[in-house]
Amino acid sequence: MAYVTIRDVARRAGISVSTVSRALNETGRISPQTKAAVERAVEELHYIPDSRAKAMRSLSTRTVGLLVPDIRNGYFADLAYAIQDTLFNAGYCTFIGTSSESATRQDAFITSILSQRIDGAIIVPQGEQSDALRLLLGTKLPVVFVDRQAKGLGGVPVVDSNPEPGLAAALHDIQRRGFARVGYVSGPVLDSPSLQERESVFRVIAAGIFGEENVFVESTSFERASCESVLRRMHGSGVDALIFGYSPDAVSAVSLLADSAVRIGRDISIVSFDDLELFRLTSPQISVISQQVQEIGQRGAQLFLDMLAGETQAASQRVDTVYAPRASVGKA
Amino acid sequence: MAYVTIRDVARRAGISVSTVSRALNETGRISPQTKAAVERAVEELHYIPDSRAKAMRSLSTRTVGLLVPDIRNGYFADLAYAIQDTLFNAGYCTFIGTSSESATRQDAFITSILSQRIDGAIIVPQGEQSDALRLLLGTKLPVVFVDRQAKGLGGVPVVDSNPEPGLAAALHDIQRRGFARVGYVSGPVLDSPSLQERESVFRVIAAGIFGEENVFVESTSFERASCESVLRRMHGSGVDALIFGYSPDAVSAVSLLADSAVRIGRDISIVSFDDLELFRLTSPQISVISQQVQEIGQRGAQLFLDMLAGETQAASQRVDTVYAPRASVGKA
DNA sequence: CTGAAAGCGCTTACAG
DNA sequence: CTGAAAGCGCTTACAG
Repeated sequence: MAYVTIRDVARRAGISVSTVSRALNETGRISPQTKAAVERAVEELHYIPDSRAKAMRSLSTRTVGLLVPDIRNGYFADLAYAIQDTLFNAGYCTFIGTSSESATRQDAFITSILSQRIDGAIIVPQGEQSDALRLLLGTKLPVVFVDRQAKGLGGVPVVDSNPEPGLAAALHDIQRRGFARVGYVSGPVLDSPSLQERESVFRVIAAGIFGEENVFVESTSFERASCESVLRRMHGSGVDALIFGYSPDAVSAVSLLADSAVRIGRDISIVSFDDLELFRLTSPQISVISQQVQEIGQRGAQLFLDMLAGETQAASQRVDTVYAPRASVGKA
Repeated sequence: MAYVTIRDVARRAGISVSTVSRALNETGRISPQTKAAVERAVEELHYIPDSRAKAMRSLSTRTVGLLVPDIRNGYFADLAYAIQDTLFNAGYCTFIGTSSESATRQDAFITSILSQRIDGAIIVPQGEQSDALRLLLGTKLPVVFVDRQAKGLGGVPVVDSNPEPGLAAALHDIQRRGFARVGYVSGPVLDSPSLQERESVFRVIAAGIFGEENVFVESTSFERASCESVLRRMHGSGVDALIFGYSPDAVSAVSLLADSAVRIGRDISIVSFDDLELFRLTSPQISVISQQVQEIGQRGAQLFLDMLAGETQAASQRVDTVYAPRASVGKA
């Protein structure tokens, strides 16, 4: 209400609107005095250009949409932070939305930002059957997927993490410490390509090292009880070194174990994906396979900016996972 | 690029642009056939109205700015989530920005969203000497502060938490368990009104219960080492029940103590502000004074929406803190 | 019930 | 170097 407009500035500076526009955007030549007058008027009036009006003529709104499943999850909070920060430093405002792992909410958010005429979007995709996502992709606006890809949407560049290096390092560490069998807890979310890839990469590497008969894989549902029974079954199979593909499961396991007689790092060895703060605060600290989420966020945002700038045909990137051994892995 | 416009819809439906606009906004009367034709055209063309163009005529852009210090902090992530969610359900898109506790970044973000012609903003304020904040307030747009107030900016409604009930309950619990002296670790951020209030409320209540001579207060700097020396000094003063006003300090303390011989809940009793997930996962679990951040977020957003709707002169609200006793508080 | 016209705050050819 | 005019995609009186 009562925003000051370019017309007010023009009036104050005693010149035309078009000249003010040119002075502000430093397009074309303007005399020093004019420029000075404009600057003074802008200063005095606290003029802030209306970027929406600007956008109507000149395309770019300098806004981008960012969709993550849930910022309350520390991993996505870190990711969102890195992206938002990179974008802001490049002069873009970011609309944030959360999908709560639901395609419906994803669609609602995408439709909203489309109506805001975003310059593009960075998305952690939810499933493949999303109308709005299709629509977004149809606009030819720059879009990049981060953290995971969406099946069937192959044309979109994605920045995600490569589970292989971290998993290999963890498994070799486990072997070196004398363990003969190894288990993998794969988490509940079965339609996440990233989670699926982790599991299959685990199977391949682990079988190579320990032999197929010494490799155990179990999945959990969302309840804590299911995590408990998985732990019990693993133990029953004589597995005392476990890798968690889905960090919330590891969190549950750590808290379950804290109340039991089983001591982590002695009776059972544990490695989890995701370098959560929490894993550095427990006693013993939990070994992790870090996805380097900040790196993923920055690279994703940078890739997006490159696409915006029209540079090259953007290519997907993978960030190597890194294994950080800590006291939660003991000796067999 | 190549967005479909209302003109395309009009052409397709074989009617005028103004009629399409009316049909879409359900303003004025339109014949059923016309309406049907419009709907069909919208469907076929995948028309999404340009809310910026819309905003140029009708004021509201249906966007709001949200500024928090850092979403990587679990507390602010929860807060941002609650706000974003409430706003989205009311049909608003939210621009998110992080200030990293810096007034400069706060100003940059506010200027950006102002240029996006937001309908208003919800802010966790940083200090009082912010030009852009002044400017924002000067526009008369609805603004609400959440989590804390800003000194000198009294006119803005704020939704924050009331430390009193939680602190009182915690202190009574500590007394009931036989402790004779109590300590308070106040955190490093001295210009946060909320933190200051916590400390002073603590002093008053604690002095009332234990007597002034049995009440100890220390502050920390950001380093871990400072937390360690505070713990040592407290111990030296014979204090074995501690309340942390700033949860990151409590996190440091928990991890420091995990590596020492001092056992939480036996040798030392601990209560921390903020109901972080982490505090439920340690062993023993840490007693907390919860700020009910989700409630703060929802109420803040609701208050904002009320202001937007022009209802009444909005009044500040306080959400009571709640004490959750857990095993980290033992017996004297 | 519907259409033509003006205007929101800008930018950008087009003249001068 | 500067100004008048058109137009970006909408909405909203104003006529009919």
